[in-house]
Amino acid sequence: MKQGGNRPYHHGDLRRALLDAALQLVAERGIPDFTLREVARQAGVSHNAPYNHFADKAELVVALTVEGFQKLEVTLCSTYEQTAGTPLERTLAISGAYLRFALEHPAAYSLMFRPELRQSSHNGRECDEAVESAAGAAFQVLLDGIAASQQAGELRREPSVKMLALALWSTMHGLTVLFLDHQLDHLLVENKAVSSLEKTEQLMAQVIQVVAQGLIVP
Amino acid sequence: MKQGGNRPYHHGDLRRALLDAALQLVAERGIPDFTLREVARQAGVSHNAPYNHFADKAELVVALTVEGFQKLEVTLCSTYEQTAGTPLERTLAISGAYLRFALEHPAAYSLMFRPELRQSSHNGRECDEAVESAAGAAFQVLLDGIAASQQAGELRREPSVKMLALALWSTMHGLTVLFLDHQLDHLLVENKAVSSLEKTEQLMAQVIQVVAQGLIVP
DNA sequence: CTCTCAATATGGACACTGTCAATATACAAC
DNA sequence: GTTGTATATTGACAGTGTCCATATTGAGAG
Repeated sequence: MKQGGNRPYHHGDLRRALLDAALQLVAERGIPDFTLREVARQAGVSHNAPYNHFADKAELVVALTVEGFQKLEVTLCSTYEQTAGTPLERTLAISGAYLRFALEHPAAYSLMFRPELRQSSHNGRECDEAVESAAGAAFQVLLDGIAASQQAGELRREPSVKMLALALWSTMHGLTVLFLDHQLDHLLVENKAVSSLEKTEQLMAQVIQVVAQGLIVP
Repeated sequence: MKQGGNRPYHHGDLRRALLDAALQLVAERGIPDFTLREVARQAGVSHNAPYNHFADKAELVVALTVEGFQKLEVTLCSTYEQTAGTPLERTLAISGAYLRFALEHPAAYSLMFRPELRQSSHNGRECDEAVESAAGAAFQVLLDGIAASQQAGELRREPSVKMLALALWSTMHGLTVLFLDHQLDHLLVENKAVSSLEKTEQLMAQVIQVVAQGLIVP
């Protein structure tokens, strides 16, 4: 045992290093340059070393996806718990946290919703189930928030909890994807006095507000 | 001139054939198997023939993306024009048409929102502009519908037209992506008596309704 | 401490990809 | 018909994901 800790073998937690390197690679050079060999290079190992920790490139993506949803769930949970106010206010805070998470971890978020990168002949159904489970757990936080808001009489009861949550999640996800794909850049360039991030947060808040209050005139 | 028509050269409109083959390939075998060489194979030409019509694999994707947005615009426009009712009803009809378009052309829709597939060292800014222009034209249909609905007093005036349109578009896009990524399958399996497509349309309509009326209790 | 074994890492190989260069073909206009 | 140009083919190269055989390492048994 060298280098103070729990490094199990030659490299020391190579699996962790590969995951980090992959995420950083996507963040810095984009998905097309996200190559298993390049990941190995970044981690300072041979091009075949990753195969001792992942059966597949797809399996690495699965691991990153699961981790991403888990971190998202933690973020949403702690936001909900640490926010004061009515259930509705806390639920809307969750929405903000969701969007902020995506903007702060664009690489992870992109991978999380790129299912074609995790489909392969190697990994069976268990991988899909792991992803689905992690994603479901994150979604559950939103469901709980909405259910509580309904209970408190702040949200409509008519469409089911699931439906309300789906509408809100769709909006957040859609806004996020559109933003990450730079499809909304033209909405943000005007008024350069305000910082881009600040402007983005403003935009997000407004969109959430619209969905909360509805499009139709009251 | 052989084979009755306007086939200009050896193969006859190979460009068109490549675009069609690419779309069909994505539809049948998914994005990972969407390979320039395979596209050429499907079209019955050598692996380098495509380079006479596209500088790049990315440029082929750009062409497909532009075509996709143009078809989307046509669909939205004709839906708006052929729908009877108030401006709001026609605008909501647009939303339905948008989602139906995505479900009917999932391959095209997927490619349209995969910017990493069209970024390359070859294609300059002109490609981005072509995509942005085509996407903008489609978005404009939604903007117009919302503006008309505002004018008719059916929609709120407070957030700008752009903001309302963004909220609606985000919701539609998010719902679409979540659906295409099979992230919503668990919501559709229950009650197998109803067909999946029917169930999906129902779901879409409900989500649109939620966004229109708002989450908050009136 | 030595030995052994399984976990881990390496190097070489293969089929495949995107792309380039050189070459061959076929149409259109003169 | 000849020529020029747009189109298609062939061959090559670097890079990729993945398999195989091999080498190295660390931990526990004796």
